[in-house]
Amino acid sequence: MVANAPATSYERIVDAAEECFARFGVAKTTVEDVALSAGMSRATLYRNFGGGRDELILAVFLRDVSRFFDQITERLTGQLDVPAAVVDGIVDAVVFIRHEPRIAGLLAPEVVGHTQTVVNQASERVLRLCADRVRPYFSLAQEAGLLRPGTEVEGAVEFLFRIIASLSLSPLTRTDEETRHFLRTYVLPSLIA
Amino acid sequence: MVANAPATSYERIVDAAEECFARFGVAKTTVEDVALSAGMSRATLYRNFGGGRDELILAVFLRDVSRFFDQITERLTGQLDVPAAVVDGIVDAVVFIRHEPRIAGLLAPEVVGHTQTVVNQASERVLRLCADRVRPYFSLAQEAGLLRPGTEVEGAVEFLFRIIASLSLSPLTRTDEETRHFLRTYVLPSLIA
DNA sequence: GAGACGTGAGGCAACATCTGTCTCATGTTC
DNA sequence: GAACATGAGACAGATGTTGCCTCACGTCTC
Repeated sequence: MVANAPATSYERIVDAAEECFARFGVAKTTVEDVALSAGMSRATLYRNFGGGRDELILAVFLRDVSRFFDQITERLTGQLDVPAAVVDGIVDAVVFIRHEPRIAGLLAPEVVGHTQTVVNQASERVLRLCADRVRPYFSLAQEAGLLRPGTEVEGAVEFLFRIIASLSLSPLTRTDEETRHFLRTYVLPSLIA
Repeated sequence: MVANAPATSYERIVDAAEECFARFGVAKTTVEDVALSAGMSRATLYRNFGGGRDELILAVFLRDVSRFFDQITERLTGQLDVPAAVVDGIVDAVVFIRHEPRIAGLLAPEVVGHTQTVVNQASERVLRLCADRVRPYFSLAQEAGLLRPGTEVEGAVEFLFRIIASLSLSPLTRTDEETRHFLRTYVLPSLIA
């Protein structure tokens, strides 16, 4: 990602970390676990993967987010109704997070304690990734005059990120339709012209 | 089991420990995890359950062994052919252990490191439990003159325990029939008249 | 109310584990 | 041989865990 190492080693390490997080949970996974699972020594892991444990957590998180964008991009291709696309995207994100306990674990503070800090401390990087993925579509909609004047990708992404995180972790379990109504009523007006 | 506490608390704690071992693995389970899972504080767990962590591991292990005896007792009821019953019992035990990774984890040294010591240090207690469960049937067979003179429950159980542990952990994967042949040829003669 | 009781919170010292970084010996690959 | 990647292992410092303790709080019974 950041030219951290040859792609092969890097991928292997992130795969191993993902596997360990799924098996032991983030809180119980040690760097040694990941190294063993990647078939290398701890020393080699640190050499090939600067940043250590926190970076490991973040890398898995970011890759999962990236996967979500691959998925949603495919699903929303051809959707010309921008408000509908936004609503669908948010609902999909919530469903995605709910179905991937790994991500939920990385977002929920009470579950893993310290870990929330890791993702929070790097929230700029998370947002940057999201903004980069959203930007092309955002620009198109903007040029078509579909967005409220003054909105920018970074701000819009942060806004949506907070909504999504809140909806994912909130104990208020609504039906998808109720969520959509909530989104159309309270979220869309800030974004759509 | 050893009048450690009122049965309700004791059971609840052992249940919680079993659940944690299944979820995190023995090595990654802390006393706090077990306490939380049992819905009590760590202090209360220690009060209701003398012996601490090691005793917790052992209790889960012993209860699993006990469950196996319940199962095998039911399965072998009415089996009058003693050699066949012994062979069936051993094969069942091996299958049982292979299907309950919890037990295998408690026996295999390389998997859990320290834990093996726990079960090993208390091997007399494990053997005593097994001997107590086997004794009635052993006595019947002995009175019927079916056993080799000089054999005793404790020794026989230890012998079988070692065979079972070895078969369970050994990388030599045989078919059940090959195992049976091995048992009939090399194990039964020491026990049966 | 007074006392007995079980509990959770939290302190505590001893110990174990984990992290991140080192160095060194041993292969591999040119 | 030289450059390189790797594993083993040492290391200090941080963090977590264990087993025990005391204390305050609530809930019973008398």
